[in-house]
Amino acid sequence: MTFQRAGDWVALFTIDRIKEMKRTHHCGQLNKVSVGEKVHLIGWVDSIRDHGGIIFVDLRDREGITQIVFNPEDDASLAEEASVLKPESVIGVAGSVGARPEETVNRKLETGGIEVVATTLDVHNVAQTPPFPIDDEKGDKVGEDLRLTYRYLDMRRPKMQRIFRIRHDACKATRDYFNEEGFLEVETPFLFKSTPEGAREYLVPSRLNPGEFYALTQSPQQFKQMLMVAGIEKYYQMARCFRDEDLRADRQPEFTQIDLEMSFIDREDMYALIEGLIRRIWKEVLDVDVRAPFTRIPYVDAMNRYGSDKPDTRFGMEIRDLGDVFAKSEFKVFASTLRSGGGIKAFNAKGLAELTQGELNHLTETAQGLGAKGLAFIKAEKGEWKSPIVKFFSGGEKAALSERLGIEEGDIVFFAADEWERACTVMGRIRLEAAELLKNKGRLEIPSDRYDFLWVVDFPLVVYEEEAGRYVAAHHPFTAPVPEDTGLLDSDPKAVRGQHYDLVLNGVELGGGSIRVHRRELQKKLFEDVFRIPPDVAEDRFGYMLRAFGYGAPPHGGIALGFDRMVAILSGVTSIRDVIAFPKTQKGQCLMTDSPGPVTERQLRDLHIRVMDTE
RNA sequence: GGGGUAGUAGCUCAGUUGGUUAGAGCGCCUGCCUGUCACGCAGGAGGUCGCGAGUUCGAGUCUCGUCUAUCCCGCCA
Repeated sequence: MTFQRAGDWVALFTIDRIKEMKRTHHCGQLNKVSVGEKVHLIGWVDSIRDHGGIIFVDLRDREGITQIVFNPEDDASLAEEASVLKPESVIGVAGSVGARPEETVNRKLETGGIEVVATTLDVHNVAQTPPFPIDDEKGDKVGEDLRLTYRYLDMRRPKMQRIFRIRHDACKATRDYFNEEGFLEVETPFLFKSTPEGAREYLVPSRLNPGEFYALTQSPQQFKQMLMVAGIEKYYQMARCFRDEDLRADRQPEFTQIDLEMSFIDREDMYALIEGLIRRIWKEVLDVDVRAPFTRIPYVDAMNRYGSDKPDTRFGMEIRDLGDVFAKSEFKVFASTLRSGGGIKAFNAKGLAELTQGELNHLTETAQGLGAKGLAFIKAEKGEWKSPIVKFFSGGEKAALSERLGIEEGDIVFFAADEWERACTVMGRIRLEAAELLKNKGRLEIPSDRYDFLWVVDFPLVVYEEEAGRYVAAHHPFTAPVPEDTGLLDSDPKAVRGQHYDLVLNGVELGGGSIRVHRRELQKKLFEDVFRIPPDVAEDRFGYMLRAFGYGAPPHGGIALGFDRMVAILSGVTSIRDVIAFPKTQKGQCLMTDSPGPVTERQLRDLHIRVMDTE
């Protein structure tokens, strides 16, 4: 008896049974040509329409939806079985493809001209009622925490399926491109050692080395440079990177970069290579022809004109410098700013004069949040300028303003008077917020298929860090200086430009890279003389690199592109969580698996770790 | 670490100056229904108003704290 029951159980998995599971077509495939064919479909029950007699089931799989018909006149017991199906259950259906009567053709459906008249029904797995609708429109409104808890249900929605198709296509285009260009994909370790000058890292305790830790790589930077010394010449990798920093809509603790490094190249080679890659990806994923070469904007210009090192050039409203206009101004705020070496910046938010007091207050708070004292403005309304500051301006200043900013009825001009970088940054941020307001008011339209790629170049090699009282690398310490600036390294380090480049798309930093230092003496000088890293610390952290550079290091350079951000833009979504299968919340938790979680005392003991009481 | 927003039925939301039994749509359950495709019709179940204090005769509503999610600043060489 027991034996027999076990046999029944096994029967569920017999070869015959598995044969029945095989589909002959997918649910987006059948059309009028297939009429009369015997087919087998398998998928998820999308919806059931039970008319008391005839029953329609929409069957969904990755590729589409096909209507299945159960007619009690053909098979009463089969229709009875179908009538108790639950949405989201997995079923297999055999039947024949029938043309729908003309008046019942569904033009909203690819497969709307046909239906499958069922002859058998296999219920592979019955679904409980889902906690939220598996539906594009309704599903979009569901709280993200719930979607993430049941990510496997969320991902069944066609919108999500489309995104992961895009992600795959972009990845494939990338690999195809680099393979054709002669690159080798090489995997590099995730377990590295800590390099404290960068982002905060995830630490991994070493069981075999008590008290010591690995760090998960923030990027394969140092390994890929070693691959160049190793003679790989052209390396790429879809590289997972880990950073233990606070999260944002465009930042996850683990993320993917298109990472590459090449030997014997200069900046021009890199621009051409990446422009080719972008063109390839956009063509294959979206069938869009991206224009190349991309615009190049020096860092200083980007700051002056857009107030950002990742300018969004899809709309105008460029920032102007007004230092010369107000050089002899009676207006004390402007005059004193200029005297102390700061700048006066302004831009014209065209057509935004009608903004509400609340919106204006919000902009002011934003400016103050960035360290501005306030946000001066001039509204051009009803033929006059309304502004708390315009009374301080001379006739000549007003004329110059009007001319330089093109002030017309309905405009509002915002001002920043501050130390150069802050004045730029404040204007840059207000510019973006103003554009957002104009968009919401329907006064600014940016086509969704507009892609403004550009290179930001000529970054400073170093920036002065107040707290540490020393220069630190603007990008990373392996970036090569622009050759003609190298002489300034000792006398005026902040004037030295780095051979660094950032790729920017629609105001989003897609990635960045540089030509690297490949000479041991220069790298050593940067570590010790410019960044003032004590020699023993430099030896500890980078000794192996300096050693490697003593054995025939080729000139080389590379770049890394944020793949998640790229896919988000390709998909038209704003959060990279939407393009990562199993993303983490802002607190770094995975709601589906409930990680991170506690571990046993035994595990901790093995790792030589004791957890502190936190109060 | 800081600032903003949100949390009411399974889901999305409404809920007036603090006032009697907290509502709607969808979903779910039951019944009816043979050409629908977001099928339709009728009926029904379903709530610790995130959690904890406080003010009050009385709190979904006011106050404080806290938790969670999210957006932003700091941070992200």
